[in-house]
Amino acid sequence: MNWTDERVELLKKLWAAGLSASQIAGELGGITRNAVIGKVHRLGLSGRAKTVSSAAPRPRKPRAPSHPASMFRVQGNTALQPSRLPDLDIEPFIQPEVRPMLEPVSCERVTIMDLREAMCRWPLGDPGSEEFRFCGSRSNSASSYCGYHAQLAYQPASDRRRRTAAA
DNA sequence: CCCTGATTCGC
DNA sequence: GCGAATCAGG
Repeated sequence: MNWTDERVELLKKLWAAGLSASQIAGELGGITRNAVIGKVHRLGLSGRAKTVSSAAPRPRKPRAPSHPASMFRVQGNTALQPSRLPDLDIEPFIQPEVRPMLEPVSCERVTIMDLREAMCRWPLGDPGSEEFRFCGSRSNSASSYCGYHAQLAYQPASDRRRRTAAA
């Protein structure tokens, strides 16, 4: 592929329009983005207004709730307010399919009606099922989690996944 | 690792 | 002049 006047004009146009070098290369065809960038430099066109990608940032993927209890927040019911946690690595967190595996043997299960402010508010079981309850253990700290779930909540996500996968 | 543009340098 | 290889930055 050689740089005909026609192709150079199209290059100028697309570059000015803010297309990336790879996009222009795809548009022109039979050429790499390196060739485009090289040509742009030789033409003295480098440096330009904001690129398309920077002007229109990619749409962000919706994030999973950072906290299991946050999925069950109910306005007006303070017992269901998620506990405050330091902003640690508590990100993607517990997938629904592994959540039932987290249940400790000693956990007291309570319904929403019996959930109290001072209780651990860790969700147990599949939220859609009849068996769905909260851990009702008395929390041992301001985190409002029982020791077991506080431990899980404070684990780095990577460790947590390993543990839950093993369990 | 994906992408971006910038630069170098053998052809 | 050309563009692959490479680099640095996001």
